Formats: sequence, C-alpha cells, structure tokens
Amino acid sequence: MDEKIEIDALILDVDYVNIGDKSTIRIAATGKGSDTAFFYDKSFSPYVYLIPSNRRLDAETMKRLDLRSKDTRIEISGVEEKEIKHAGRGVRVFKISTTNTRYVPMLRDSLGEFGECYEHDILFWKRYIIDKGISPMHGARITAHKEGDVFVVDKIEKADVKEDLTHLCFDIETYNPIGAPRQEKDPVIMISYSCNGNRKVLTTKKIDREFVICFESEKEMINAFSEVIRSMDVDIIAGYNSSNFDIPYLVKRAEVTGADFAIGRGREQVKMEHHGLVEAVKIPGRINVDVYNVAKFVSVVGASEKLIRANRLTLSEVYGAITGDVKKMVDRRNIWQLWDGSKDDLENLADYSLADSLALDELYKFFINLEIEVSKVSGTTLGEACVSTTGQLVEFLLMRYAYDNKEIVPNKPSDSEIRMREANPIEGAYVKTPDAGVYRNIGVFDFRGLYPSIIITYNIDPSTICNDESAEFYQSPAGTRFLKEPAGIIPSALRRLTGERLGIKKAAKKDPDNKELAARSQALKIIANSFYGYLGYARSRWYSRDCAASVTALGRAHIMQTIDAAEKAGFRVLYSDTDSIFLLLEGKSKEDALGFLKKFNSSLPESMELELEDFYVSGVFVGKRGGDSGAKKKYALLSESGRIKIRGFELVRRDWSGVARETQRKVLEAILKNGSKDEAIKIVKDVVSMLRENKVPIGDLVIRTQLRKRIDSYDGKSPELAAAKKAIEKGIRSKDDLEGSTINYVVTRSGSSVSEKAVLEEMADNYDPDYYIEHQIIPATLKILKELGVSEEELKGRGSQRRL
DNA sequence: GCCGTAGGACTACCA
DNA sequence: ACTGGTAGTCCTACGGCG
Repeated sequence: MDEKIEIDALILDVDYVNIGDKSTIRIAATGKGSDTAFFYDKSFSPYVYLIPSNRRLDAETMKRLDLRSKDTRIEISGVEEKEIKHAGRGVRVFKISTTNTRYVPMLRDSLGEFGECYEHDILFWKRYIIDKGISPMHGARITAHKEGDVFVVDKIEKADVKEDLTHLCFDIETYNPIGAPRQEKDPVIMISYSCNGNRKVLTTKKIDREFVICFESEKEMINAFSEVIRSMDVDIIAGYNSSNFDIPYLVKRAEVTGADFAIGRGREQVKMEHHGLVEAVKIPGRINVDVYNVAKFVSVVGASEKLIRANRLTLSEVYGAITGDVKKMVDRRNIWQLWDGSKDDLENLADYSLADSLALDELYKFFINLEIEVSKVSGTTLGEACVSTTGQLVEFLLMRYAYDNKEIVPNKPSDSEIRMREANPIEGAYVKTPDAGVYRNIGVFDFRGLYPSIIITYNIDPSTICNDESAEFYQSPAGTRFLKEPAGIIPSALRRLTGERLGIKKAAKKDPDNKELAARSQALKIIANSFYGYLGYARSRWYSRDCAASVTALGRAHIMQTIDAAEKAGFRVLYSDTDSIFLLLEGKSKEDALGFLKKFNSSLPESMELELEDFYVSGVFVGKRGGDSGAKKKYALLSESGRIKIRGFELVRRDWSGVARETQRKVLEAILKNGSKDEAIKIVKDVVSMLRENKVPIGDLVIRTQLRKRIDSYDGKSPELAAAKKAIEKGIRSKDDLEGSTINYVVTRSGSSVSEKAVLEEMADNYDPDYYIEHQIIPATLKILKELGVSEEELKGRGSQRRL
C-alpha cells in the first residue's frame, strides 16, 4: 500500500536521473526524525520559451510539428500559450515542454525558424527550484509516497527549516619522493578526518598515537574512509583544495588499488564537473565544500572589512589570519622522508596530518555560516553557492525574481556580443587628486552602498529605460531616462535586500554575538554590492551599458555635489574616491563637521545617506613618483584610538619585499604618531646600513609576484618570470607547479638586469644591497619623507656616492 | 656604446 | 569570468650625444 509521508527538510542537493526517456528530478533532503533520502519528482518537465516571429502561429500547430535534430525526433510533451513580460512589455510566448533534457538544446536549434528561443540554457535542477519557489537552504515541506523502494514527491513547497548538518573535514597525505604527487604511482599514506568530535588518522604503518588506525593496505584504508562517511551519514564533506587535489586523488587511487570510494548516498560515485573556471566535485546526496574556494571568494569579495587578510591562501596562512595561532607545519616536500624515517618522524607526520584536519575544521566553522547565508540569499544549494562567482549568484537571484514577476529571462550574449561589450567600457568613478602633505585633524565621510542606493533611487533597470516624453522619468547625467514606475526587477530585488539588511543590523545590535545574523548581513552586503558590476559585466544576461553608465554618472554627480557642499560649508576637501570625502577640519570642530553632515543629509533622497566613517588625528598623502601631483589611492590615517589605516602604500602590496614594507610602516608610524622627522630618517638609515653590511635575512628580501598567465604566453621579460624559468631549467620546480602560482624571488648580485639577478627564494644564497636600497627602501620611504623636506642624500648617508 | 625617456606589459591595489 | 581608476615596476625601443 501507499505509504504517505510529509517532512520539513533542508535540501542538500537537486539533480536529475533519466528514468526511461524521462528526465526526473531527484532531491536529496534531510529532515527531522528521518534519514536523509532521495525524493523523485516525476511531474516536472524541461521546457523552453519561444517568442514566435509569426503571429498566426498557434499552440495546436506547434504541438503537431515534427521537429528533428539530425536523426532524432524531438519529443514535445506540451505546448502552452502564455503572456509574459519581455524588455518592459507584454509578449505572447509558447512554453514548449519536452521529456528529456537532451532535447532542450535541439529544441533551441530547430525552433530558430519560428522565432526566438528563451530560457533554454537554464539547468534543469535550477529550473525546478525556481519554478517551485524553493530555496534549498531555507528548506521545503515535502509530501511524498513510496513506490517500491523510492519516495515520489506529491507536493513540494517552501518552508523555513532549522536542521543541523553533519560535516566531516579531511585531509590526505601522499608519498611522493620525486616532485609533485602522481596519481597513478604515488600512494595515499594517510587520511585524517574530524567529524562530530571523532578525530582519526587512517594510515598503513603502525604509529604510536591513540588517534591512529593502521590498515594492511592503501585499499583497505580507502575502504575504511568511505565507510566512515557512510556510517556517520555525513551531509557535508569539507577539504582544502580538495576539489582539485584530495578527492580526484582518492578517486584515482581507488581505481588503481581496487578500493571502494563510492561515497555518495546509495553508494553512488563522485562526479567531477567544470563550473566556470573552477572544478566542482559532486558527491550525490551530500555537499562538497572546498574551503579553499570559500576563502578565495571571501578574500576577493569581502576583503575591505575585517573578514580575512592573508598574503597567500594556504591552509596555514588562512588559519593564522583567522585564529592568530600558528599551525603545526611540515614542508610538503619532506613528507616522504618522515614516512621513511624514525618512530618520531612517523608520529610527527601523524600529528601534522591530524592538525591539518583540525585547522580545517576551524576554518570551516568560520566560513560556513556566511556560505549558508549566501545560499539562502541567492536561493541556491550550498554546494552551488560554494563554487559560484558573485556574478552567478546575482544572476540566479535575478532569474528567480524574473520568474516570480512573470518576466522572461534574457539570453546570454553571443561571443561577438561579449567582445563588443568588452571593447566599449563605461566611464567609472571620480577620484580627486590630493595635495601631498601631512595633515592634522581629518574627518572622513562616506556613502554606504552608494551604487545600490542609486539603482533603487533612480529605478535603474534595463526594462525601465524610456524615451517617452509623456511618462514620469528620472534622467541620469549620461542622458538616459528611467521610468519612475513600475519598479524594475533589479531595483526591487535590491530594495528587498537592503531592507532586509537594515532589519538584520537592528536585530544584530540587540544580539551582537549572533553569528548567524552577522553572516546574513555580510551575505546581503556582498550580493547587493555586486549588482552594479553585473549590469556592466560583458557576459551578463541583464547587461545594459546605459544602466551601468548611468549608475557611475549619478555616483560622480552625487560625490561632486557633496564636495561642493562641504567646500561651501567652509571645509577643505583633501581627497575623495568614488563614495568618500576627506575633510580637513583646520579651525573647525568635530561638531561643525557633524552639523554639516546632518544638514547635507536632509537634502538627499531618502534612500541615500552620507555617514561618518571616522575622525583622524593625522594623515599623510604622498606625491606621485614621476610628477608633482599627489598620488591617488594612497594614504595613511591615524585614528584617535591609535589605529593606523593604510591604503595603497607599498606596505600593503605583497609584491614588495618585507624590508621595504616594514621600513615604510615604521616611517609612517613615526610621522603619524610622533611627528618625528629625525626618528624616521634614523629608521631608514639603519636599514640601509644593515643592507650594506649584509645583515638582513634573505627571508625579508623576498618579493612575491604571481604569474597570472601561462609561462610561454608572456611577451616580455620580468624578474618573476626569469626566476621561474631558471628554476625550471635547473629542474628544481616544474612548469605546472609554477604557472598561476606566486613566485617568491630574491634579487642577487649576479647579472646586470633585475631579471638576470632574480632567483627563487630557495635558490638564493646572496642578495644585492644596491638593488634593495635603490629600488625598494628609498622609493618606499623617500616619497613620504619628501613631505617633510628630506632629500635623497640625507637618507642614504655616507657611502652613497660610491659610483663616483 | 651610454644616457634618459616614452610607452607597453604586467601586477596589485582602491572603491 | 562583477566594474573602472590608479600607481608603479621592469623592459624595450628610440633619439641624442660623441
């Protein structure tokens, strides 16, 4: 008999399987009081929209069409005529359904002669959650019955579900005495994991540690690990760079050794897919979280605020940035030696392996709340959110809005269209040139979320652009007009996001320790701030040059009006970049500045507000290296609490040596905190003589620069490229190893050009003091000291004219 | 052949 | 593979000089 069930569950994953020739949605859901299970929805079919070019075409004719692609007859299971919004007006469309996803691209091609095809490239599982209105991480109420062994969905609707997910963090070690690990030959020697308080290291040697479990063979070790995942009923599997390394490696080793690595639910195999540029690992019925991807996302998107600040995104660096602790480290190249080494070495290795999993567990806990909220805000699965760019998240959110608003989703642009868009960039923000100098008493104000509030205020959306004189419209300085009514989906989506964020921030004030609220606020901010970029993104479905250009034009107009008002109020505006102004208080008080702020805000549209960022006791702007004007995007400010805020200076750039950065930091501090020119000069002179006397450790001289292209595709020479090539020639590192990576190099004495002198840190046994003095220390510090009237000669001291 | 410089390629930063 | 604005490095090419 039919067994009816109804559960409230979180949705871990949505995909589809073909049953016969019918593509059938499959949902992996986990709910209270029930095991995680697959649910099949047989009632949902793939479809596309057709905007017919011939108005006499009707649904009956469409149904009878015999569409073919080569030898295949395309199955059409339904045709429905509908009214839908397209580019701001209503159009008649056919919704053409089929039985199998493989017919969808064929439909797109063969429908070309009847009109324009839309929504043909929306993945089936995304189509499903959009149409059903479910957000996987919010959860759903599923009503289902059992057919044989499987659950079949009768009804699914959105719900708000609280449910804890079980996660497992893991890490593997491989035995690779020569170079990088080779999947076919080099065995996995250890698998460590941390799950629900269980911490273990699985390995194939006897090691005297209570957390170590020893197996006869690599095969048995992998089998046991698979069994852990199944028996713990793990929902989320987290690794560090595991999508590119650990998981593919284990898959291959299982193949080589005959082990069982079927870690999906129902013993399904892991699938590897491309997702844009990143590798996405899919584990059926579970969620793969590569914490490295997440860290990269956060460091790119949320960098400005406190979140993380690490030079490199290795596990240990990110761990250090988050916890302030130092993780137990082993040089990856020495792992095989420890494995072949003494009892102590083996114990060390096991400790290290476990430490990696535990560190990963910390990172996981730090990042996962944000990632869950990102999934909720954009309405996608957690696994998808973890491999998505902000552009993809915004796009998905807008597709949901479009569906709810009965609007057709615009198609992706063609390659030629993309090239055309890229060849026509828009004018961006305004940046005021500062006057170089040291200043006291500065007030900094900025517009929070300037671009989102402009989009909302002026109803900026591709569909609201109008040319009609009679309608009510806003006009941007770029000349584009936007209807005041009705709200476009982009402004209305943004209005909802910012409105929600306001509420969250209020709630967070009352509950400051609530991590979920903080994460949600962060997620809302990240996504809201990406809308403008998405409007101007060449691959965007909602690209609009006029909209993007209007956003920046209005941004420029608002900030210039702000500068104007501040000057009229008697302030000197030292600097301004995009959405901020720096006021010199001079004879005026903080209260005067706040008074101006209040008065000015009352003149602004309701959704825009200039806010106090902070007051600073002193600040430095420097001149440009070449000319005499001040440098933009470079300044240092000392707040009243003693904190120094530094932007753009060499010391925040990783492609400058540690000595130069550290010296610059000390000089800035001396000037901002003590106003002491002499102290600053002494700092520089001391470092210069340390360099001359060869007393500076090589590690402080390392310059890091990323090779962002393939090694062969560079036109010219550069030090980092030359250093990399030397290492490849000597066989110390491989091309694969270095491409895309950050090159750590040192400038040595041998050679004439900088490129000739540059070698990898690990190959460097000397350094060129002249280079570090002339090209690192002096340029980094002189530009600051110049503002105090210090000359180059004063800095170098005796011995600087050695060339004569 | 040496010098200085203009311009291109490139990277990493700010918002 | 969300945008544009910006500084600064190193390299190459080029013109002037002798």
